[in-house]
Amino acid sequence: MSESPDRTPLPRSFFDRPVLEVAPDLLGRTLVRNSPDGRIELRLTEVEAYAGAIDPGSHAFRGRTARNAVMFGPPGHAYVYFTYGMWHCLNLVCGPEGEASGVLLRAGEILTGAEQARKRRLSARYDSELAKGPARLATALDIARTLNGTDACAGPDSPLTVLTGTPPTPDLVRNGPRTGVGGDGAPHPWRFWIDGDHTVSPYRAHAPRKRRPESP
DNA sequence: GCGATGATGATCT
DNA sequence: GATCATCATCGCT
Repeated sequence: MSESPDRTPLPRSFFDRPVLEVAPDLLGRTLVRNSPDGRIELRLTEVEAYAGAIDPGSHAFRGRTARNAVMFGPPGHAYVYFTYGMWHCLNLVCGPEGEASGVLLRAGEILTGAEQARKRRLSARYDSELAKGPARLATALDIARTLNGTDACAGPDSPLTVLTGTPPTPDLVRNGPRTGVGGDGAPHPWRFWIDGDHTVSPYRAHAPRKRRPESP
């Protein structure tokens, strides 16, 4: 039996390239999540590149820590982190081992398994909102820190895999500043998305938190 | 449609 | 103790 070309898993060599090549190339690919609940497939529509130690916006900028250790490992593995006390975000490690680059998967269109995704995303009014935003994507796909370090190139039945999918024509790929990234990392136009796709999340500029007023 | 704000905890200084 | 690669809700111009 032969798989159709778009069902072929992306090999590790796909991720072992400069992150600014890999990130736009991930658009239109099929992210497969095999969870105990079942299988969910999603077409990636929005990503952001984080360029390791040279990138002030990257978790790896200040060197290796227990949290970001996976980013310093081999490409093709999942880096999952927990943030704002509530949410998970999913990245794929890119570039050669030690470079600590990665791509944040920010949004996508659920292709199969929408019923399970809806159960985890009760506030979503439309299916286009199921994975519109990095934490929403992680919630819809049942991504948690137990998946941190998972090899996404270990075959189509592993917990996480990326298939070849159907990339958009190059004229539909847009790029701009990264969402929620401030400081010296803000100017880099390293967010990539598919133009006109209704599952792409709205852009939000970095907003420094205001301190709570002092008690009287 | 938009801006402000609270939720909630791990991580790092 | 501040920050955080966010989200949902509320109130309004």
